[in-house]
Amino acid sequence: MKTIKDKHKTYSYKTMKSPVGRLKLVASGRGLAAILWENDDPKRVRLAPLMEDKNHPVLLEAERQLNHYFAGKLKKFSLKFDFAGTEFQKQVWRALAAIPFGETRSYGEIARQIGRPKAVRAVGAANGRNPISIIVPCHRVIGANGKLTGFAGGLETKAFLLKTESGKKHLQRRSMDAVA
Amino acid sequence: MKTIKDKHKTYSYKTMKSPVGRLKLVASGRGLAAILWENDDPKRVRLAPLMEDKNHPVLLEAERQLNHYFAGKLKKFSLKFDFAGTEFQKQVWRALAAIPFGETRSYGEIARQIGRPKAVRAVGAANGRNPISIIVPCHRVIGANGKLTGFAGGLETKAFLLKTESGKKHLQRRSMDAVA
DNA sequence: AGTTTGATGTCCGAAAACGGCCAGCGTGGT
DNA sequence: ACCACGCTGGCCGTTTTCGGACATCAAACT
Repeated sequence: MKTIKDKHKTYSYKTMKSPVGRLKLVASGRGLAAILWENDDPKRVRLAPLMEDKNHPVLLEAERQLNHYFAGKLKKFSLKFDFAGTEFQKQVWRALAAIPFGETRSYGEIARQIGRPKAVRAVGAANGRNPISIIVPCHRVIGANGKLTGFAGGLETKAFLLKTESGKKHLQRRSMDAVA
Repeated sequence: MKTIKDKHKTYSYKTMKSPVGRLKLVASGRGLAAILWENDDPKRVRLAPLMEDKNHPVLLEAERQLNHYFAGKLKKFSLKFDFAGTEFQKQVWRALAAIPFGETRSYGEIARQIGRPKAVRAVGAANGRNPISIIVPCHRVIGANGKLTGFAGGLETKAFLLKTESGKKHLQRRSMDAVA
């Protein structure tokens, strides 16, 4: 079932600042390939060797949309993706991309949606390997009981994003509510 | 120690007839990458996806030299190789390429030559993974006791090639001498 | 003259471990 | 009765680990 085709491509990247720390955007000729957190686990996402390219059109466009998103002016991203993963993972990631701004889903719901109602933990794992943070909104997936349960960028960040999308203002030291 | 760098290339191939069956020649922009036997084990050699290209210059040149070789008019190939393998394997393969027409070496001799006198079986394994049959003459490597011991293209073929290079004529049904 | 043994790099398949889960119970407090 | 918890067991794709099997051969045994 493991079928990661080697695409024989080269990847470009650039970095940007954001309210959730410095982000590293990665793209190939086919589209956006990854958005990594500042201290992202290097083996969380499978990446070919990278070359910096601050003017890559896909990266510039992604940066633009992210800035709009963080400014609260954009609720739906519009970008081509270039997913590198197994068939299963891609199914999950596509399902993630379809969760609207401000809504959440449980891992079980995603599992049912892709037709594998019992592959719940596998969905969790695929979630953790989502290469395109924020834009492919893995932060909108939470436990069936409402707990946040995990996030590559840190649970604080997950809570921050969800609260932002909920429209609520951020209270200074209370963004960990649902975590503790 | 496993360090096969992904070169991110595309490969072209073409086929040709020969006295030892139909051969499949494979090349990248950097040089000849493989010569496969008619019924070669697909997992013997590591290959990226291929595209047919009957006019690839490297392939045409390789075909020309092979024809000369089989016609007995060429004893030393002159081609650029594009080896895909581990460092160890490449060392072995380069050592193979240096064995002159008509001579043989034992697995142990090769092992010593690359500075790992005890890696004898490893040399055998690397031999079996030699991607460029015939031109990188793995058929010139035989057991220390003179037995042929193994060949991806079949022991018959190994015997045939060696006998051809020895200058002896082929007797009709006696090409398996040293094998039995 | 056979047989055994140990060293070596790589690959392959099998098996186990590992999670960003979750429903089903049982428990204990009100 | 009811609810809030927490434990348990099963679920599933991916990753990791591990044990052999090899295109061997010299040396030390029986």
